[in-house]
Parts: sequence; structure tokens; C-alpha cells
Amino acid sequence: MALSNSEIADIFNQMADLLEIKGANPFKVRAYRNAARTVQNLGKSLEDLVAQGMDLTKLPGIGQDLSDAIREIIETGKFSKLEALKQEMPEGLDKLLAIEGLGPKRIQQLYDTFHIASLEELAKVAESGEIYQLKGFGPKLVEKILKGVQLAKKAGHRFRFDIAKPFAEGLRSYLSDFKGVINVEITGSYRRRKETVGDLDILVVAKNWEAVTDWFVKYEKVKEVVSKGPTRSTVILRNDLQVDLRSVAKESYGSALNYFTGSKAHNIKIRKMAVDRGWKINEYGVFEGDKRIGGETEEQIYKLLGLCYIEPELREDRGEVEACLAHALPKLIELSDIRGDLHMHSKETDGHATIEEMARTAMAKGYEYIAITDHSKHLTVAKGFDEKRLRAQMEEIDRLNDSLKGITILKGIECDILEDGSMDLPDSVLKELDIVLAAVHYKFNLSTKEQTQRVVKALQNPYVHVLAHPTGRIIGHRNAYELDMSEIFKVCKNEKVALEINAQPERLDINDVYAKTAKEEGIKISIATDAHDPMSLDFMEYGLNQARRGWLEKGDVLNAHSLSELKKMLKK
DNA sequence: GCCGTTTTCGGCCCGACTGTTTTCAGTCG
Repeated sequence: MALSNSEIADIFNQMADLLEIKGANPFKVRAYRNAARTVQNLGKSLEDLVAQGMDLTKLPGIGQDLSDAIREIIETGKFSKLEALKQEMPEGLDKLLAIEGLGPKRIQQLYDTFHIASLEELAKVAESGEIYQLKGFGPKLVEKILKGVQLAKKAGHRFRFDIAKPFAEGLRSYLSDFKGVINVEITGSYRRRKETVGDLDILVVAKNWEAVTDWFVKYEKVKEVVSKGPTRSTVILRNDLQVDLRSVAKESYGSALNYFTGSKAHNIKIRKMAVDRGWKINEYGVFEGDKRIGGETEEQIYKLLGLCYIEPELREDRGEVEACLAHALPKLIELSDIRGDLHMHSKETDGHATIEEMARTAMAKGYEYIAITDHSKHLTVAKGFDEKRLRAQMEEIDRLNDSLKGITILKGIECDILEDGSMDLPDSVLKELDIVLAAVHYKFNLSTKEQTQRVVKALQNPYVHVLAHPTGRIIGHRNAYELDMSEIFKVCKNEKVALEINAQPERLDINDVYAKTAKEEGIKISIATDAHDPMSLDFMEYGLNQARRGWLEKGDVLNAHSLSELKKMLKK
């Protein structure tokens, strides 16, 4: 029974939800959530690790019981403890946790009194007024619950980073413009540059913070004010993006910034380190007893704990603290390290600009090279190239390289991987190109075995350099296709094929966790925009975010090398 | 359920806001 890591993580999270409602020891609940997170962040399939006989208790947050649980889940596809809990509690009860204002205690109350186990039943007792029989349920809460039921029906929504960005930056400048504001920072997962954000957390330092709060809730895009307190207020914007504003004094800026940036797991880790030293860290500072010993800057807090500064993108408790202690933190790649872009299209297929327009835009960015990688013939909707048209384009690129000074255009293709794993164009033409990207564009629903065999065969083609958008996932729309990534990593390593971080903001594929694994395996990464027009060359920023979250350094990235180095690396 | 240069038992990060309360539980981040 092949279960992916995220399915195993789901089982642990479900377990945590049900235990929580049941009123189990909250630390046990946390243990399951921690384990789920460890599993999710692993980047290597647990199934493989178990098959290799690894001692799973070596993993953080996994002890003997959970190690046994993982083995059971992999062997049987099920977790008996979860099945038993499901017997005790009706299906759907955990869905109620998604309702704002409802936590385990209130759900328990609702279930004990009314046997409620669905959103519909909840709405019924709320609307009829029966719900007021329960202690602690007043009109405000009931109104919130009813609203929550409506919302839950379209729940789980996170905003893509690129969609949240204009709102975040708009608010940043709106707040910065206010008189008396000293500092504004967008914290939370936005600052960690996650591919999606659940909400925006904004931190301000201001002399007159009450006036800032008033100014904040008056922002033109605010639809609703959810709460408004002296240090913290929450609004919903017209696009349903939630924004929290928090204000602190200047001397607390660093600790507040650190706290609100998260991640939660990272915070817990460093707070524990403080506890070990007899200190306490909260959003106001680092304290020894009542005495403040730090907190004005983040650097100072890390230093107090004997750590170096940890970049926000790394703060996921994926080993960054340990790496820091071992002086092995990566020096993360930066936008200025990027020397070129190895995936883009021209109007010859489904792009919207000429090669020259793409090249001139890239030149203005200071790039040394680009690769034109139009589609191959199987992708008829994109007017994909046959051999003849590709050769014509190669000649055009030769002419352009003669006339254009200051940038080199590489001849490439984004060649379809056909269903049987063969390439859509013959080797005779592939071998004449500077760079060949292989990509899956159809038949997404093959079995894991078939899909993996298909891609592996393509990777073994001697002329393939990069696997483009390797898992095919589209954020919020399409899951990754079934692919045994451990196998893909193995073959990429053997065949010296690079993996792409496709910088399209809805792709960002491979993701951060896979990027980190690829690096550890010594597989090179191409961060590429897949641009279909000159403006989209700016997507590089999003790919870079993902790369940094994947611990990548300049040396790990193909297109952070000079043209001559790149050419050597592309020779197999 | 995890974990350990104090510990194999007894801890487990910490505070703000709301709504419902007469002093605080529940929820959230």
C-alpha cells in the first residue's frame, strides 16, 4: 500500500483534530501535529526510508509509538487508532473546527447536547435559537458561527503570494505614509515568502499607535473590521483577505518581528532555547525574570541564544537552528546572482513576443544569456514545433546572436514527454540544441508506476538537460501528478539532469521541500520563468523565493553560473 | 506522545481579544 508522506501527515492531523475534540491531553494533540509537520517536511518518501530500514525515531517528534504508527500506515494503508476514534465520533465532526469561534470545547458541548456533526445541523440549531441553551453561547458568538458556516463551505482558501503582494505592499505604503509611523513590516508567511499566505500580518512601530489603528481600519479596501484592540486589530479586505495589524514599542520591535514572522514551529524552538537558559521570550522582548535583556532587533535575539541571524525563508524548523549551531547555514542565493533564464517562449508557439523582444528585456535585467524553449509538436494548441520549424528557429537565433551584442541566446526546446516516455522530437535534432527541457503536458492521471517510468525514460535520454515543472501541480487547481520523487531524484542524479523551479507563481514547481532534497542529493536546479511575454521575466523573483526556502545557494543553481560554466555543466 | 549536560517522570511557548461573564474560559495566532 503506497501512501505518500502528505497522506500520512493527513492521518496524523486528523488524529490530532479528533483527539482535540475529545478533550485529550493537549500535548498529545501537539505531538501528532508535530509529527504531521515532520512528515510533510521530509522530502524523502517514508515508504522508502522504512524499506531501507531507517530508525524513524531519529526523526524529530517521532518516538517509538509514532514510528510504529508510520509502519502500520505504510503496511496497511490505515491507522487503527484513528479508525477506532472514528468509531467513537461521527464523521464530519472535525470539519466544525474550521469554523471561526468554534474550538474543541464548544464543539464538544454542541455534540453532547445536540449530537451535531455537520455544518447543516449546526446552522439549524443556531438559527432556531436552541443553541442559546448552552453556557457561554451569546448572540455575538452565534452570529459569528452562522457566518462561519457560510464561509466554511468555500473554506481552506489561501492566497497565492503574487496575488497577496499588491495588497501587502499597498498597505505597507499606506501605513508608512501615516505621520508618526517609525517602522512597518509585513510579517508572517509573507515575510517567509511562502508560495501562499493565509492572511497578512503587519507589524508597526509608531508613537501614536492608537491613531494608526484608526487609520488602518479606514483603508479604502477594508470591507469589514473584525476586531480592534489597543495592540492588535483585524480587518477583512474586499477580496476576503484577512489582515492583522499589531503595534509594539520600539524596544520590542525585534522580538515582535521575530514572533510574528514565525513559523510557529521555529518560534517554539527558539523559545525553548531561551527557557533552557532561564529566560523567557515573548513578543515584547527577551527577559530574565522581569529584566529585559534584549529584543530591539532580531539579530540581537539570535545572538543572545548563541545563534547567527537566520533568514526568514529558513524559519520552518527544518534544521535551520541545528545548521546554525554547526556553522552550516547556507548562504542563500539572491536575485543579483541570477545570470540568465533558461525557459521561455516566443510567438512562434504560444508566446506573445519575438525572440529579440525577449532578449532585449533580459539584457535590460543584466542577464548574460537566455534560452528560447518553445513547445514541441505534440502540443498542438500551442502550435508546437516540428523538426523543420525548430531548425528554422535555430537559424534565426544564429542570426540574432550575430547582431545582438551583450547577451547570448541559447537554442532550446521544451520538448513533450510522450505517454511512453519517448521524446516528441528525434534525438537527431535534440542533440544540436544547447539545452533541452523535458516536460509532461498531458496524461496526468497515470498510475504512480506508469508516470514514474514515463518520466524516468525521458530523463535517460542522453540529450535531456532539465526536467521542467517536474510535478505538474498548479497551486489551488491541480495536484501534482503521481510520481515517485525518490526515484526521480535518483535518476536525475545518475543522469546529471537538473530539476526546474518553475517560477510561474501558480506553479513554483518543484516546491521548497523538494528543492532542499535535490540540493542534498547534489542535483542542480534551474530557476526559470517559463515566460510567455517580456513582462513575465519578472517572475524570477517568485522562483527565487522558492529556491531560498529550499536552502539553495548560488552554486546549486544552473542559471547562477556564467555562460561558460553553464555550457560545461550542460555537457553530459 | 515526545523528550532529557538538572530529569526515564514531569514537564511541554506565550500572550491578546472576544463574549460572556462578575473574574474568566475559549479561541486564535
